Amino acid sequence: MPLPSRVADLTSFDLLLSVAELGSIGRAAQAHGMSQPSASERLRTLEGRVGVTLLERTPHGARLTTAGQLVAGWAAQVLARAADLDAGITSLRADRQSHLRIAASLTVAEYLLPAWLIALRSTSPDTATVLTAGNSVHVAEQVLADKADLGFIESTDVPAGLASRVVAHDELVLVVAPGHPWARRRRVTATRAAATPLVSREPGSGTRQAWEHALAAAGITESAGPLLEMSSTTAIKAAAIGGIGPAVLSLHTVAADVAARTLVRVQVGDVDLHRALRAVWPAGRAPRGPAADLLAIATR
Amino acid sequence: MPLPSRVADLTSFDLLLSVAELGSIGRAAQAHGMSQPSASERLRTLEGRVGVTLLERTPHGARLTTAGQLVAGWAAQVLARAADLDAGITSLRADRQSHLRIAASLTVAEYLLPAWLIALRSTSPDTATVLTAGNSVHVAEQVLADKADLGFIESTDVPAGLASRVVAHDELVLVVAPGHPWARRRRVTATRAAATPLVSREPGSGTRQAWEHALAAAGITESAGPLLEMSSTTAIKAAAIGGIGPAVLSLHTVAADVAARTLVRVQVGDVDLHRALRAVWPAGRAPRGPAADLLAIATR
DNA sequence: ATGTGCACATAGGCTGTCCCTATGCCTCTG
DNA sequence: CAGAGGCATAGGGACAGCCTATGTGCACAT
Repeated sequence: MPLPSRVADLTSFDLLLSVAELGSIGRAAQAHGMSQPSASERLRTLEGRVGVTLLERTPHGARLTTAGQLVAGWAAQVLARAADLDAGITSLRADRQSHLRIAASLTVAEYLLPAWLIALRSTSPDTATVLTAGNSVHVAEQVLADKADLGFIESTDVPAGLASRVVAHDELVLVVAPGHPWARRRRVTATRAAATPLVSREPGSGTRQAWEHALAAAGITESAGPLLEMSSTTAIKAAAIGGIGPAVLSLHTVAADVAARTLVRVQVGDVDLHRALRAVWPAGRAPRGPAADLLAIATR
Repeated sequence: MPLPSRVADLTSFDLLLSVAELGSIGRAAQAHGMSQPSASERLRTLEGRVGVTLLERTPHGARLTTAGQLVAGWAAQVLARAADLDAGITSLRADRQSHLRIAASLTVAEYLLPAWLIALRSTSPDTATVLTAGNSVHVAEQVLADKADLGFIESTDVPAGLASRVVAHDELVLVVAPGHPWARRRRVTATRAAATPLVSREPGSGTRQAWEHALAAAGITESAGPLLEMSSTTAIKAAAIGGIGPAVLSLHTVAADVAARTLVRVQVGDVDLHRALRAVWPAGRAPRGPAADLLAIATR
């Protein structure tokens, strides 16, 4: 999907949410550090783009119409994910002193960490965090070398010298475009899946290793080479959606596409594609301070 | 939260995703209908805002760095919700001929319909839809009067003259700010909850009716008046987060806040707060055409 | 009744952002 | 060695967005 369109500017939607909260355009403007006329005009043009009246304006304030409540609800979802993105970005910048250094695999960092970071900020607002992403081996090295206070990995084995706790689970899924022959049957044998060239990540990646590992555990040693190797999950998804071929990806990655029917999930018979996501720290040295807080948040 | 900040402009992130998919800044620019220098500059300023190098530029194209993959992953989540918002907005505008008229309660319209609409678009792209939101009684009227082809309601009883199918479930939850006394125990008796003034919707709302209905079903007839009545879910959430008092809301509404620890869920003993969400249509007249497609999508 | 306060709308002017065309530099390939 | 493909830089122009000042309407208090 190359282009979204009228939803690109989140500021106006955020302003709409503030109006809903505060009950008046003027107060919402104040909360956003802008003048009342600016807010008024912004909301007016927003209504123009949406094509529906969102606010009921009275001399005593402004309230959402029914359509406005719908739009506000949808916008709140977008803004919540934007807050995740912002939290993630904050933890990526290394420009301030770090009190909490996190090393995480891509899957954990993408799907779980942002919410944890927001939760951590609500318990201890002043904790600056630095996030480093890498594969599981890299994470283990960082933790062992005391370059990270807490690590998150997705390997089945816990590297030597580390203690761990399972914090979540992940699952690899095989997906195809809706037009693909496998999309109708929704099931293939492991042997057949292994014999079919896939769109896949590069050899070193955790996802690819996990796939090969799972096939090996099911007794399948022969497997076809990749149909196409790409370095980013996004590119692989786009290739699969475009019908280039089947792909294996993390369930989290494709959940939205499966729900929207742009990709179809295909069961792979008799192969265990689950894997645990674990927090790790140096054996015998339990996390303290903010690292302990984060661990508590991650384990619910 | 009045202000998000550096994530307000989704265009740049969308552009980043396109670079990941297409492997080059120039092609991404083309996909977005802009010139290559514009895209180049946009991405450069994006990197400036993020504070981290996101792209590895080579004379053969551009690839995401590790940090870039993380940011792209988070951004994809935001854009997926933005696509939901856009789909919802499209269905709200009544400016084109409608082939499929939907009437839905707010809860269904907010949390389930956008994904269904996107799925519907992938199966039958040319179906124009019109969405009307209202309470369950209103939805029933629309369907019975043949002003809507398909309705979605959240009441426990199916109105006379309508056939129905359960498509999902909802749950009311009691939430308080983390500093509230109930936040520690995480459980209150139904009697106590009923005796406590709550931040709540206006009397006619489905959520408020469902709450009172559930208390009555548990044998509790006495209940305190509301602490504060507000017309929008957003305002109620803000009041609860601000510590004004406990609030009762749909689980979907507060899931993100509970995950982020800005609100704490409190169990209410011995009260059944579940309710089914149902698709409805005129009895004896099964949905056909796009309405049947949508029903199939909604029921998985 | 009438004045005052609060809220939203309109007008006019300015600043800044964003985009486009043209051009240059680099690397790989034939 | 030349050409193609890719990204960066320079300069100029258009439009969007914001601010201050002012106008209008309603409710409540005096």
